[in-house]
Amino acid sequence: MVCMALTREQVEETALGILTRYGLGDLSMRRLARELDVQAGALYWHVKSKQELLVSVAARLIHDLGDGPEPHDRAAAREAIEALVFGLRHALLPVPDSAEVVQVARTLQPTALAPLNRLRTLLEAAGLTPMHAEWARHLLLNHVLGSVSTAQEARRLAVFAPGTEADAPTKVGPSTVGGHVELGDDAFAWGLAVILAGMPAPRAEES
Amino acid sequence: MVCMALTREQVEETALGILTRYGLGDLSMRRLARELDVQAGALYWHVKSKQELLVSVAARLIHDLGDGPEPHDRAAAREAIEALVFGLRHALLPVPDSAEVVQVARTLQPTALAPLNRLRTLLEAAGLTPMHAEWARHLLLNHVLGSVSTAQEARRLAVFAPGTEADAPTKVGPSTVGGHVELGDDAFAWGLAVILAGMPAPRAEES
DNA sequence: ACCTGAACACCGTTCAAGT
DNA sequence: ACCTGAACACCGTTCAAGT
Repeated sequence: MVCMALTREQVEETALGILTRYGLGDLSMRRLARELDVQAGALYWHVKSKQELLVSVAARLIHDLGDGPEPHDRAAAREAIEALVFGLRHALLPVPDSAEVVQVARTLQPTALAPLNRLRTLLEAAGLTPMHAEWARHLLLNHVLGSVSTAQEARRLAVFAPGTEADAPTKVGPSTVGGHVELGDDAFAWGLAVILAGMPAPRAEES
Repeated sequence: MVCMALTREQVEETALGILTRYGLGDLSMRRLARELDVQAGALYWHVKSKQELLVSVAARLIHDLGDGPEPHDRAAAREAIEALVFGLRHALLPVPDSAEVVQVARTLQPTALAPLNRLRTLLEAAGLTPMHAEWARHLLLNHVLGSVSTAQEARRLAVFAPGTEADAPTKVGPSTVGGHVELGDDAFAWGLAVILAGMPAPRAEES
């Protein structure tokens, strides 16, 4: 097993590992090569560029979302939408900088992230026009990704400047980290509810 | 005037100039120094780090927003909110990567961007609790910044891969650039309306 | 087919030394 | 006070040459 050739899967998995443990700042091609006991140039046999690799990493991050059955009525569609959005958040939260990675992948290759496309299908199933479904999809994704990256930034600051919280353990209200108010699950769920409540709910059921 | 000492204002302004003309990818300290006819190290007398400089650039981008009179009733507050949000989008749209720069600045030093803080004040004036105002602020900012960065990415792809649109000049519906559907002012205004419509509108007027 | 070694053209940041 | 020159420790990417 010592001399087995490197595979693209190994490259992607190790990249995801570095991202998970150390964040995007430490995910360089050279660092990745070192982790794989290989010269940096060798990676370019398996991967076209770092950007292309990041798209694959993003796809791995959310790969197991979105493969549910098609909903039959609008209520089921709404539930599937909520489940997918919460699932996205849940998948991204533990991986540092994952929101940025998904952002990059989404702009670089919008077709590569299947679960994000399924979101549009679900929104249409919920009764939105194709155009509104696409707009709503962006609205929801910006909410998820923004919320995740805010939460992760708060965590990063908490690591680099600890003790800010421990100084006032009696405080019960929304806690702050380095000037940020904590934006947790409550804030996310509230925002999602606002978006869903404000969305047009057409009368005609044509299915 | 040939030997006038460099000022921090010049550094910030030139940085903003490079960002506006060439984007964040070309805004390096070395490139900035070259533009100012100076060695790269010289910049660090005027600026603590590149990150600190980016915060100042972000502040310049949206500096002239948000200095309006305090609204007296909730209707006026809603209007001021809409004006501020549209103003933000309008200020950021023409400057490449400006949404990313504001994102970085917001997470690095959330107090430095005055207009973004005024948004919370306005939301409270519109009748939201302090907590809901803060959550709504993030919701709105994620919408603005997400919308701007999507629009700018579409523009970037249009520059690097032109002709995609010219091939089908007869198409009238939402145009696409490199797999993206164009998300313009309509999509932005729709999303804003959805958020505002879904926001809790408390009954009690205590002002 | 798969990888090495070395190069190319860059980065952000620091710091003694100059003026 | 303000800047140079040079270094330090990095980047992503390419490519002849090896096996």
